[in-house]
Amino acid sequence: MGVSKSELFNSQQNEIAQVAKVLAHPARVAILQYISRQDACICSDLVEETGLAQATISQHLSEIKKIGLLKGNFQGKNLCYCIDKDRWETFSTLFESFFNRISQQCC
Amino acid sequence: MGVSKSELFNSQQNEIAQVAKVLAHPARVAILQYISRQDACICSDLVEETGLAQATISQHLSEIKKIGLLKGNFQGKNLCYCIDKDRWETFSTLFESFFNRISQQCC
DNA sequence: TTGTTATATCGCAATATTACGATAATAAAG
DNA sequence: CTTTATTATCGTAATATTGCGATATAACAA
Repeated sequence: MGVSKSELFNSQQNEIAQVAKVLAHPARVAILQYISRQDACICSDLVEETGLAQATISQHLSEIKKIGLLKGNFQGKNLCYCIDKDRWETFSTLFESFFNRISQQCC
Repeated sequence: MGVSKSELFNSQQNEIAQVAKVLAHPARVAILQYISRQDACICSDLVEETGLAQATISQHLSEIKKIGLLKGNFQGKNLCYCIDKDRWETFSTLFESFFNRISQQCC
């Protein structure tokens, strides 16, 4: 075995888990913070910034992209990413209500 | 290879990642929600509620415990868990400021 | 003590993640 | 077209996670 049984849970629970999975690696947290500071992202900057290999950064970026958090545009010869603000707000609200609901109901 | 290079990142980034990792499975999201609704948790209830085996639930509970989110007390012959509210608020604030800071700086 | 019930841990198999070198693809520059 | 720079993908090795049956542990009941 070893396959997550996601079909046992509702879609909100699965969505929280899916977003959390992306945030569950410090490199991806750092990448998101860096992109938001720069209002853009050049992959080679991230390589320098983090000390990870270029291939690794690229993989992390594609994990973040998978859940729709990145918008990419070309700027000169570098691929320029920026955070999809709508999507970010959606997830922010999702987590906020998750955290708050449990706080309210809690012992 | 295959070991996360957490030493490359700061402690806040690692803490966010660590908490996110716990939330990165729908079973654990469901368990937290269930415990907060019941203001207690009986492991066998979770087995029924989720459809996972008892051993699996117990493992998920110990992941949640690891980051200090559960307080356990004996109540009759059942182990009764409840969420550590202080710790929950700490993490809630951590995520809230992470989400908000990026929103503000974002494109 | 013995039996019952609830939870934790062990051991294992299946799968997923992480990291990186090598290499391919893409686009600007000459 | 060729070169150069940047990013993506492939292949692979190391490690981590997930799930469950089997078994151990703990507490109450009789």
